[in-house]
Amino acid sequence: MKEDPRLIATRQTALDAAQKILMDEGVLHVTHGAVSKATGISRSTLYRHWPDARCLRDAAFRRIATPPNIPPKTDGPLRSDLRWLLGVLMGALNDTPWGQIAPQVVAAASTDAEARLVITEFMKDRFASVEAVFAAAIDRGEITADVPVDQLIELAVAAPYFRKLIRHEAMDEDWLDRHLDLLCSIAKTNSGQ
Amino acid sequence: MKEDPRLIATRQTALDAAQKILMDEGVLHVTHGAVSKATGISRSTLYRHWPDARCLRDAAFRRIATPPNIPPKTDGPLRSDLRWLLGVLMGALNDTPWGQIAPQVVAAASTDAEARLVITEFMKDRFASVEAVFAAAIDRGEITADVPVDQLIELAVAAPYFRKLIRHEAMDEDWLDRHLDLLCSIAKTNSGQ
DNA sequence: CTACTATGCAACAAATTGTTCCATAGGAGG
DNA sequence: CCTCCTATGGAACAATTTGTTGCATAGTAG
Repeated sequence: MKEDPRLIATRQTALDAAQKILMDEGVLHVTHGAVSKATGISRSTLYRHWPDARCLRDAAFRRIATPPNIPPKTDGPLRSDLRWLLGVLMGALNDTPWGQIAPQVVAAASTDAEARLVITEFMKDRFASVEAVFAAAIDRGEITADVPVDQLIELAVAAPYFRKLIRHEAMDEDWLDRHLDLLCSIAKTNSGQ
Repeated sequence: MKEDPRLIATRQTALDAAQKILMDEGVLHVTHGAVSKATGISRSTLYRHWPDARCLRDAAFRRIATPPNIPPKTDGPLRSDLRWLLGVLMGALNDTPWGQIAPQVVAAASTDAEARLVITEFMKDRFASVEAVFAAAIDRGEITADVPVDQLIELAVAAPYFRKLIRHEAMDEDWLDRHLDLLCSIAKTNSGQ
């Protein structure tokens, strides 16, 4: 028993439009009326799918707020592994809908417990990935165990978010290289000194 | 010719309430109606002061979005100067209305050019302060001129914002100490080698 | 061809947003 | 204390937005 293709079609076109509005004009402007005007879908149909404004906004958020899933790579060397993780993150922040929506998710998280949960869960996963990379480097003997891994992770990840969310400056390969240089120099310096 | 005290009084109580709503429930809920209900000030009076919702929200934002002005301290040593700057920033993020509102400012900046201007101007000032601290350290010969100052500044400032905006974890003196340890170790390591 | 169901449309109710007018109360200056 | 000026409160109002309902139509599954 498959789903009626009309349901699928309207959901898709409606959320496409909602997503665009959310990115271009902010959550304030995501309403049944706006989506209806943008898509031609009648308001009543939209209300059938999402009973109120809150539902519609949540759906639009969920559509694109799903963070990029970064497959791990821990075969070394450290710099290469880190570059892989941070490169994907950088690319996502720079060029995907997820990156565009990130500021609004941050704001939502400050007043909405559910949104905050989503974001912290995600960060936990992200940190775990970076931690695995460092653990592998320690296993290989590339760095020693007394490196302040937690802080390094924080710095590694904080920088890209900071540039995107607060400085609004794009990141490129060159920036990533310098960032990695610094991170690795810290890791080596504090390693088994 | 002084201003009518009634004007001042209503502006103050109204914006106090607007600020509270903005922090607790988000920009979406800052409306003339909500402020009226919260303060007892009649809607018509509020409309006289702020002709539409946009004005009211902007006013509420400006009220608290004015970032902390951090008096510079460049008399060394480097770690002490940095601690002063970052300590004030950390305190502001932790405990002031400005810190509570920061996420919403970030979101506003992503769709509103004016808000973005405010935030980038502020960051420019902030960076200049930290830069002055490093310049003074170089002058004193504490570190040498080939330290990657720009990156250090970015890391120094990015971490507190990241913790506040994205991780939603409080910072304490202990955290700040570890953060400074790492920053100074980088500065020294890359200095004059 | 026959049920079934999602859509569009129009009419509607309700809440919100913004405007206007007037009486009143509070402040400034003599 | 008296007078002028102005800000406020309140009510009535229009306009817009938000949410609801009923029905005809068109697309879907069997």
